Amino acid sequence: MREIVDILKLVADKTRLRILMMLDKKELCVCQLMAVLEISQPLVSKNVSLLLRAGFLDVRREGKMVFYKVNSKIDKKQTLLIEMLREMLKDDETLKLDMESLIECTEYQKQTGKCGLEAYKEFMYNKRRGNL
Amino acid sequence: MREIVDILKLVADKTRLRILMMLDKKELCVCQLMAVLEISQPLVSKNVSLLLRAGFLDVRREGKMVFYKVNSKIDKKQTLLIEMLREMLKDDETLKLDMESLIECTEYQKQTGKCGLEAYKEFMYNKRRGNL
DNA sequence: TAAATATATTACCATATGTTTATATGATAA
DNA sequence: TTATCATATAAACATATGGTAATATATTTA
Repeated sequence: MREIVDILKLVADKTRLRILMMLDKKELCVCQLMAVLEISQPLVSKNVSLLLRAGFLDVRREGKMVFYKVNSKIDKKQTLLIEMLREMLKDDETLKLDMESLIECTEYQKQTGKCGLEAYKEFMYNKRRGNL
Repeated sequence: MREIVDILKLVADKTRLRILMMLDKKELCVCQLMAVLEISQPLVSKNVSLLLRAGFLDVRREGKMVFYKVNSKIDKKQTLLIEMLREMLKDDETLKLDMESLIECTEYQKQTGKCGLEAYKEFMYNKRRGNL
């Protein structure tokens, strides 16, 4: 019971749910999550750590960057939960916008080699000015 | 997204989860929930009200008593959630004990016509003394 | 080596949340 | 009607939690 309440609590938070759903679709590094969700780096790290400790995620280091994705070997209860969330959120507008931002953000990172929130803000600023 | 986070939050609490799962199996009044969960009456009322307002429950008044059960016409997302919870909790020890307490409690109510936490405490006390 | 970049951790704060105590409502019985 | 029982609501409190700011760690680059 305690275990189940804990994983429900973990998922019953907008920020973590967005992170989890993003990482369910694509492996991402912390800076990409910052950029897409427009939240601070410590907040991404904190929430990603919670999901990691609970067994939801896999980590992989690549140079300075750390990549996360949903663990393919999660246990049965976690699998049930994620499958339900996929179904519940399949038409969710916030997640759609997140995935769109991710595409823009990835594109910008490819072009400039820059990363993180500042780079993303810069990108959004330039976009609005038509300077790209 | 907000809506989904809200129903996840609702369910990510031990007390409410126990109530929801009990009411998924059987229609119960507030005093029975108090007795089985061994929690205060206002706490039952409050949590039941939250579940009710969210659309999870049906109410029925019978004299002084108010009976609740899981609504059979909940929407798709809520149905998905409840079905997942049934599966996740199908072997849960807390819920098993809750159902056992419910049987004892119901039996006692039938015999004595008494209700609520005090009646249940009395019942448990007598049981220990072998006075039944 | 020092500086810079990406991430993690810690300490802290404001708010949210679960629970209890006290009180109110609603229904029946005397 | 008054008294009693079952439930609901309100106020208050302690704790939990999400978020930020500051700092630490780890890796790469100059």
